[in-house]
Amino acid sequence: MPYSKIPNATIKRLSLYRKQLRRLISEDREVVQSQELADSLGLTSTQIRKDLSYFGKFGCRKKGYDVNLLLANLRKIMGVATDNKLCLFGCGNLGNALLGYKGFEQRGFSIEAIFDTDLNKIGKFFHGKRCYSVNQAKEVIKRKNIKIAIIAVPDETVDEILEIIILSGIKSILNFTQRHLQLPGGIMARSVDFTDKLELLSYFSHTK
Amino acid sequence: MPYSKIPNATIKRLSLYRKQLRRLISEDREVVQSQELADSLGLTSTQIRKDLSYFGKFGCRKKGYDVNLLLANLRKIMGVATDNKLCLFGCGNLGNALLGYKGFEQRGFSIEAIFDTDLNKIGKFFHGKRCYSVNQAKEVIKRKNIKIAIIAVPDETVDEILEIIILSGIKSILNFTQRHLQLPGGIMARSVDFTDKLELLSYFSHTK
DNA sequence: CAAATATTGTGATTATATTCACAATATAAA
DNA sequence: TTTATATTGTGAATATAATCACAATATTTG
Repeated sequence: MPYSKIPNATIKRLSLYRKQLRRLISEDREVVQSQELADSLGLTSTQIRKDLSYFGKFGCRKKGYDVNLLLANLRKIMGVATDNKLCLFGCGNLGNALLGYKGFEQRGFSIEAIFDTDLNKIGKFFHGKRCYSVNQAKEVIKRKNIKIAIIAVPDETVDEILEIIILSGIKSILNFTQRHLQLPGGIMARSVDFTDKLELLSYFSHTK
Repeated sequence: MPYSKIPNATIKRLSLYRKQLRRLISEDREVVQSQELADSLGLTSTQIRKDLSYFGKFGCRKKGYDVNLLLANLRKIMGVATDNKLCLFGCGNLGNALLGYKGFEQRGFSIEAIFDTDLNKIGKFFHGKRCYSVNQAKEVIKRKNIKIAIIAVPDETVDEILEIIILSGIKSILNFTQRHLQLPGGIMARSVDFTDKLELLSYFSHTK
């Protein structure tokens, strides 16, 4: 069962499982069944068991899954290092909201550098972190060994920033602009766009 | 071809198409081919043509699609009113970033009311909008005829807020918390979670 | 006007993902 | 200890989505 044959849809769900398992642990739960996990995530129990089966056998028949053990296994499977370093491009409203977001640390991510083009921001501190010029990006990213970049700049400047990011050797990008990124091979990006979801909601409320 | 038989994956892409068409219009483009549209969105031309074919014939062989016409058709198909009214629950970092986000207006959405539980915030103005108590939510939402709610409160308070939202008659929810929402029938929610995407990026950079 | 061509639109095919149905089996009960 | 039972794990079946291959046809060219 090589990783490459694992359904993409399965991989996307793994972090959902981790999230729910963390919640259960915070409630001092020790064991959970696929059915309960499914209910709390809006999935089916079969789907969860099948997903897990691609990677091995983690449950105990008749009892369920040891919550801590399963989480540990998923962490190993996903290879999420505990020190995933991020850098942030763009220190506006959204950038600052991200800086204030506590979910990163909980999940083993931390924003280690922030960049902007605005001379009024460069050198200043945001949420305790110094803002660098984008011109320093390459050097800072290499020095701090950062692997993932977040783009939170205005749509218009995304091309320019993308070029800098790629030159810095970054291979993984989380994109908050509305633009679809044109990427060279070997670089992976995911986009976050909630207005798409709003339109979807609007569509369904209209057609139902 | 009843709407119910249209692939879900197709529907999710419709707003991508709209987004790209708006961009083309802003660049004074009149016509676009499925191939170009596909390239700019990272899809295939066949997929775009097939998607559109579920709703009718909008192109012109040999030329392509009239950008304005196609956008107008998609708008009709999706039933996106030009005055989709939103309300926002939670006036923290994230809530304020959303208030400052210009993409809403561009897409025909507008935040018409904001709510919080914090007495220090109630009555104050954020981005020019008065913050109401969540106790007033039902009344305000009914009066302003708001159809969609955004949840941007801390995870711990989501159950309480969800109850208020449902009692207010809201049927569509955009959820920014990490929690999966347990919803009664007839209510639809979409969740925005970028840490999931970070983990996915981390997974792929690790396994590749 | 006829031929060549580019592009759409779509039935058929293939690939991907989900669900079903049930064997395997650890645990609890008798 | 034996039997009953609940739950996992999984091959097979089904459903969903993407891609292929090409017919249809509007436009351009000769």
